[in-house]
Amino acid sequence: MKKELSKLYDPKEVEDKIYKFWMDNDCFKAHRDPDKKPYTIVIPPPNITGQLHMGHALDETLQDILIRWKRMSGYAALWLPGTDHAAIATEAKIVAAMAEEGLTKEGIGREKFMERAWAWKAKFGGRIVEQLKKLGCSCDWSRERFTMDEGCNKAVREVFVNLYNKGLIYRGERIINWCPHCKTSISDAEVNYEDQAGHFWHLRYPLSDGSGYIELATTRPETLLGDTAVAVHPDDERYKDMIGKTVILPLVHREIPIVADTYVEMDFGTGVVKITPAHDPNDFEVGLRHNLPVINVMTDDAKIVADYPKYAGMDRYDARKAIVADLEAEGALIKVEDHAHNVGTCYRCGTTVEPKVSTQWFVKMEPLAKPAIEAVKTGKTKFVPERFDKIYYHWLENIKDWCISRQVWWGHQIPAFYCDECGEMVVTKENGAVCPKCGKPMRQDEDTLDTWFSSALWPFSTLGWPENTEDLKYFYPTNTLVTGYDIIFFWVIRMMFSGLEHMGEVPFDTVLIHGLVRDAQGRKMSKSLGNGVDPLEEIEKYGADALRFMLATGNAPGNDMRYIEEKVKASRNFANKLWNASRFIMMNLPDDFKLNGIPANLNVEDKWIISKFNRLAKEVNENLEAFELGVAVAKLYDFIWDVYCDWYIELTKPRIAAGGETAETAQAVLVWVMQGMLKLLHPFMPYITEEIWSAVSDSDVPCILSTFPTYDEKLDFAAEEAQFEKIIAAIRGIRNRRAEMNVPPSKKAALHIETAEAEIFEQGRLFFERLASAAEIVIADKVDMPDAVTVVTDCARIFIPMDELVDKEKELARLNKEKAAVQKDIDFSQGKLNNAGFVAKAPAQQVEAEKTKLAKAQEKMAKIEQSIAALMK
RNA sequence: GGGAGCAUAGCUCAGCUGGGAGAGCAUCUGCCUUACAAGCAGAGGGUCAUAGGUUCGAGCCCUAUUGUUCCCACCA
Repeated sequence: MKKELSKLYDPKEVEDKIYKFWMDNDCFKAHRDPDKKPYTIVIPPPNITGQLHMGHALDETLQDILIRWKRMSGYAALWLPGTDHAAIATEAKIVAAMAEEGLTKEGIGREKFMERAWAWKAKFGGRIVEQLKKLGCSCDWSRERFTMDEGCNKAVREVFVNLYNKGLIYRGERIINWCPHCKTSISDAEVNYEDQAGHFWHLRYPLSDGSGYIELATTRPETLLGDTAVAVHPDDERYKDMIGKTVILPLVHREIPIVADTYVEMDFGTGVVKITPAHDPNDFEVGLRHNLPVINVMTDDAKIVADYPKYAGMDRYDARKAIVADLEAEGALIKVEDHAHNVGTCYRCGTTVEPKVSTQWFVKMEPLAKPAIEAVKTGKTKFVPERFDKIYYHWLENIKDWCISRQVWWGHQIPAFYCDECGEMVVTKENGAVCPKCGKPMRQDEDTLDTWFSSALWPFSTLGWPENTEDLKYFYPTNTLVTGYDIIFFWVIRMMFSGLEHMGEVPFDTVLIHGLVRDAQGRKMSKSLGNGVDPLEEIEKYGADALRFMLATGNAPGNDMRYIEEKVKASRNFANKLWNASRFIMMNLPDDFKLNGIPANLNVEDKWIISKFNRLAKEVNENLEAFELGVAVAKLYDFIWDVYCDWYIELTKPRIAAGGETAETAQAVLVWVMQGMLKLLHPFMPYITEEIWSAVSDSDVPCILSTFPTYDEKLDFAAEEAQFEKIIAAIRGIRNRRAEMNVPPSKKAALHIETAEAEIFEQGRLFFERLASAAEIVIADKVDMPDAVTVVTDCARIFIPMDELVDKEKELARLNKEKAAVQKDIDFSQGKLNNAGFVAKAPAQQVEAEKTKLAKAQEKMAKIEQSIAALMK
């Protein structure tokens, strides 16, 4: 077991080797074991175009912690991985790459384009998977899926046809969000609104009867070309007489009516709104109510259509300038004001979206939303933290129909077929449909589906649905979905209603929401700011374990966190600490060492650490159960560093040096606790724990498949814990005194311990020598050394004769200071116990604890007073 | 306009069902003590944003206020 190990842990030497070991031994593979309970996480599939960023690193780390913990806790744990085809984003990249070759997608045609797209996928789709592996993700790669693979395509068509047949998918002409840059429709969720500085143009529309004009204001004068009415509020006294009259549209000189509609707010602007049904969602609604014609004035790339020769082909913003100039020339422009307004932009490319009337496919949302709301209300699925259910409800309760058709080629083509002969339409799962009326081959809809349409099916399509596979039966519903709060609308909601609709069950019982990883200044990491931190670079520098540990530490569910390199360094240092602890153990273990459980003849300090470890195991499980990963990881850090390394290892040194039985016991306990710590820490730091495990365990079972420690009543040694804490308190007191007096550890001094609990302090002899620089140790029930430095604890007075260092005045002052501090404690406890309300209403346990505290403080006070009296003599 | 989060040590953040405020980093002091200087032993540093309230007891629960961040929403 002995080997030479470097003083510094080198993740690079370990990580790839360990990952390969896990893969070679099939450690990630989930087996449907009827004797086990399933625990399933489906990965939020990263885009094939993407590179691993910090957001992924956080998301995957949390999932890997959970899945490793459950796997070690005896569950059939499946973490199902895969990637997303990211329709618009991927298509944009492919188009851009083709442009460099001077090609366009229209130029090469759909078939050739798809070939290129699949080639692209083959080339880059694997990149992100390799990056996930670097992080240490224990995904079941044998079950890896892709949102556009055959199975997913089957599921998509099944769902489309089902919903269509139920009337929940329909095709129709609506006003939708159009991105003139991506040249496709996008859904409401894909529009980002941002405040932009704009203008308010006040215009004059003359009444056709020559009786004057009506004044209105607009932020988009160029849409005037498509105005088909002017609206006022029905109750507005100013315009009551004008309702029903007509005005002459400036520039176009078309006659359009003045209509009354409650949509108009009397107090805003002039109380008059120009109505352009083709280019504004509200105007579209008004148009429907008043039967107004819809006049489209823009092309797919937001240029003015040919119907207006003067502006035809002009970009919408150029047209705005030209039209404003012409309005001014015609005397229709009254004034221009500055005006900040909210503009919708494409989430992908940032281009201002153009509301546009267009024939698209929609999912009827209301009937689907209801059960999804119900499922969270009844607790079938819960959000962690809970507050996110409000966002969920709000979105679903105000949901509009979901526009699912996209005018891109990379995606699931809509399974609708048209007959060019008779106009018949058929929606079917089958390819190559033939017209049921005229028997002619039909043409498939050119459009593809929103990426999120296939992602919505991910929790069951990946398990084999629509086939009723063994995996589906065993692993569905999944358990925990881990994602950022920014994805709730896009994905969580859609998985919820899809799972309920097609499987009849919620897709997961818990949604664990995390925040964003921001930069050190708290800014969002973004390409444009160039402030993104590359997780792979950080792994290269500090190791995957350090990065993971940092992401899990100090991060509460749902809260954003900052990426601060110092924090990763601290985690790296922690890994190194653990590494050196294991080095210490191995350097001191006999070659033929074999652990046979916990030895029988334990010292008080052995019971102390075992008992503390036992409680740690209990708490870590409780914290993980409650998704308090940050709390769990902090407790592990404290135990490993402070309890195990700083105390217990130091305590074993004199015992190992002494040899014999005490050394053997110490060695066994060292190894036993180390193994337990490695198991508890493994979900957070998988690589280093596995590496050390291979050295300190002679088990055939790797750490990843070992059993996660849980609370064991037999290992609860409360009495010994309390006893040993007394020794620790004494050692701390002595160290304190020496530090205050700047006595170096090399200068040893005698200790005279006055205590009524000699048997406890007897057990600490070795430790006082080693950890408190003691020369000789005298334990007695009475010590009289007025010239010594004194350390007082609640159960002992410790005298350190250091004549040349003792200054009676200082000593007295110090004791008086300490006296005051203890008096404060006594007052506090007495105050509490004298409070009738506290004694009557506080839990008995609490009152008891307070009494014990008071007694201890009083004992300590007595000892301090005794020492002061002796000094005063 | 509606909703939510955050405000705790110089900095970054924890604080689980209310029981005398914690960590890491930074600062100061002393140590190369044979696992680790990426370390060890100590120290200083907080009116838990403000004002009320509930309670025997509030960083935590309630109300209001201030600052700040975010989400949603059709004001032309």
